[in-house]
Amino acid sequence: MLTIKFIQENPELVVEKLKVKNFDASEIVHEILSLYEQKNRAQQNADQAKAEMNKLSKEIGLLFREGKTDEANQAKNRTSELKENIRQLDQEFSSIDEKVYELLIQLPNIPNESVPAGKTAEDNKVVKSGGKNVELSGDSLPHWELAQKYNLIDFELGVKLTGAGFPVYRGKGSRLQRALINFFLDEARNAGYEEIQPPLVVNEDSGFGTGQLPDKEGQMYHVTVDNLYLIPTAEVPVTNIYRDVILDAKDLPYKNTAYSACFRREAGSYGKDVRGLNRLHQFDKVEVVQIAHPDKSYEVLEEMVAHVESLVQKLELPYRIVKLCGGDMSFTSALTYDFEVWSAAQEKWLEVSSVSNFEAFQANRLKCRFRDENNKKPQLAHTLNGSALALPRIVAALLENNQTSEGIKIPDVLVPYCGFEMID
RNA sequence: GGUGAGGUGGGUGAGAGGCUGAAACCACCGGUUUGCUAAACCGACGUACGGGUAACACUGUACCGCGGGUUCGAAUCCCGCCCUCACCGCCA
Repeated sequence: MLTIKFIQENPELVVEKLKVKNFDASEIVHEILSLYEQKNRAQQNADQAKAEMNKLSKEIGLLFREGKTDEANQAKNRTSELKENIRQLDQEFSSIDEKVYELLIQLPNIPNESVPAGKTAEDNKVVKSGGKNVELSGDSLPHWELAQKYNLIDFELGVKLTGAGFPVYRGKGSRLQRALINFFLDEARNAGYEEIQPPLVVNEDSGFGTGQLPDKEGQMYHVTVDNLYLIPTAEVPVTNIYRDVILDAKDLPYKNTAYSACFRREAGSYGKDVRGLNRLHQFDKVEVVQIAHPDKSYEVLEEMVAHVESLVQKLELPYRIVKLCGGDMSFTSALTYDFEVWSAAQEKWLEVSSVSNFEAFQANRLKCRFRDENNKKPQLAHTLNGSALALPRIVAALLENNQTSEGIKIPDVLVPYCGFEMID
């Protein structure tokens, strides 16, 4: 969430910027500011009353110690009214405080100035394209048919074992998955990311820290007996490493990478692009996360984009980088680049990565701060993350784009990881 | 699943109704000393939200796992919850 200080100092800016996200904030901002003033006044009143009470209590203690029991008891009589007063003032304060909070969490992050206005994915801006075009012959197959033909993925079996959206990879399909995971992790490590193996299940605090809770609760699998959630992305456990910490500025940026299975209920998205690997309830992903100094976070974002780009290049996939428009961005993001690869048989662009700078928005919830020599007070760090990369759609594109009459050709970089050159 | 112990500042750990936002030690930071390093010594050393300031200073309140209660006054007493650790049982 945005900090109240920022809103207080830049109310018009907030309203103006959120228009880019098609969010009308004018009323909420107005209300927040007026409640904030009330809150401060209420706090002053309550604090003053408490100060009086504290003073009086100290005096009573002194009187008792000096043996002046009568005077002490007399003073005691004056406390009940004060006490009641404090109760009321406290209640007033916390009810206003709560209201401010309720409003604050409704405000999305303000977009970076370079974010284009727009409503839907149609308005996103392609900032870069790369990779060579793929020419397929007339009898080319979509990846779900290739997967079946070469016995790589058994979707039906997944349905038997679990349900739709939980495919079973087998044989070379399974090995290809493992190869990709190792390749992505090695690449990340070479780019300076520390590898993490996080828990795949997190508690409520963590879900809240990265913003999945409370609003997007329905997107996660919830283990109700223990009140834990299956992670929808490694971002959740990895970023929460930095929850409630004060870092040293000289240690920034922190760079972590993690492979994890990701679990998403995808409630409400049935029937839309769910064929084959396009949308799953469980999939594999390697994530990269950075905790950066606010002055450096956009450099870091570019670095992360470059890293992801190098991956799709090495996999020899046709790709494009898209800067999301305000309407297509997530609630928490200030700037997001999506990576899409061309899936030649489906003749579709598939999103395989989303790289975002959340600035201080997520850090504010997480209470992820740092301290430098110049400032006594800790300040909020910037958090960033990106997929590097999500596997299923990469697999889909690899299968479709590399199909030949002899079989499916594995890209050179993956051959050492796979241990085979062709799927046939 | 059973039994027991315990949650205090960055860490160890004292405190058992008022003089405790919290001893002591360690770590970190600043300084003195030193050819350099180390040691020694001195000093500073939590967070949040207010007030205050150009900014500091200064100052009020809250915070000893979380939430209630008792009391003029709670880290300390009472109740509920959460979590951690140890041992036993089961198990990868």
